[in-house]
Amino acid sequence: MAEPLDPEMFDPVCPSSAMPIQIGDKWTAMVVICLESGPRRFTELRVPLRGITPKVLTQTLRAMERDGLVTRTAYDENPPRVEYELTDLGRTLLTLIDAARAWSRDHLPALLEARERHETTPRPALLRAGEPSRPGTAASTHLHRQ
Amino acid sequence: MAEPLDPEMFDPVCPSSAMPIQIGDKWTAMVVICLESGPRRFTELRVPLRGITPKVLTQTLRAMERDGLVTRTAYDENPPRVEYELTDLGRTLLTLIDAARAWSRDHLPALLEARERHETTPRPALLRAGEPSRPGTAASTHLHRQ
DNA sequence: CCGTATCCTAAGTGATACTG
DNA sequence: CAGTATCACTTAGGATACGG
Repeated sequence: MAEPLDPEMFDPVCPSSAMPIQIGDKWTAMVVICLESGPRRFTELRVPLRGITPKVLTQTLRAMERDGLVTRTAYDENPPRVEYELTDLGRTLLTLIDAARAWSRDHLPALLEARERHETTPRPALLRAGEPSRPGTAASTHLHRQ
Repeated sequence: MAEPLDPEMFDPVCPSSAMPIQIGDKWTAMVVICLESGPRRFTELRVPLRGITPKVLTQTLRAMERDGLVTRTAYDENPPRVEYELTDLGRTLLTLIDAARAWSRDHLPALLEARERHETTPRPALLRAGEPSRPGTAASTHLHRQ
């Protein structure tokens, strides 16, 4: 059918050769989207990220700052004011995130439908060799006999 | 500067409105890439995914099957043979993954450089109001005085 | 306002051994 | 070959309270 797979296809040190890890966590992509329209303050970011605790938001922003995705600017005022802004590097993530959102818009319904179909199906005949193969079902697991 | 952020910007139930979660885990994207060239057997997949344990590969494939991304076909032979193949839905992930890999190729070096610069910097003057602002450093945190 | 400090849970991942 | 069964471990994430 095809050649054998390359054993060194993926970098064992950095699997992000397949997907950049720094946007793989729960919040980073959403923070990038929130900063698309300009610099935002800490509390301002907490509004759309409903439920995020200050600790987790701080963690996320610190990691993004470390990776050169955002800058942090503290104004010496009272009460204090801090603004976060996308760097040029951080802004390059926007096209990638847009692509992901487009995928979700176009294909997530099909995925969720498949998931629901899978849950409602009692059992999809998982390699149980004594049973008939029931080729008419919508199960994603198939049995082939020689 | 900009309008206030929409508090309902993200779906609290499904944050994948920002990034589809099913490719956010460690292995799914790599499995999709491995299956791009055609159906593969369980052991065949373990080769490029160096270090993956059978338990984790099974978990990953079961979840992908549940979500309609792959099909599982068991042949009633001895020794047993099972093949996994991308569905049409799973194949749509390829363009998204390619975009992510292109981003990594183009921008990951800059990110890693920023990270290293951040580690070698002793301390980036974090809002410590008594100290001078040192505007010449490459730190991503800035201090502004009125 | 913008965080830190603790404590905690749940999930993802991994090592090892065993089975149809 | 293609898994399952345990056990252990790490970390992201969250709850709550407090501090400059």
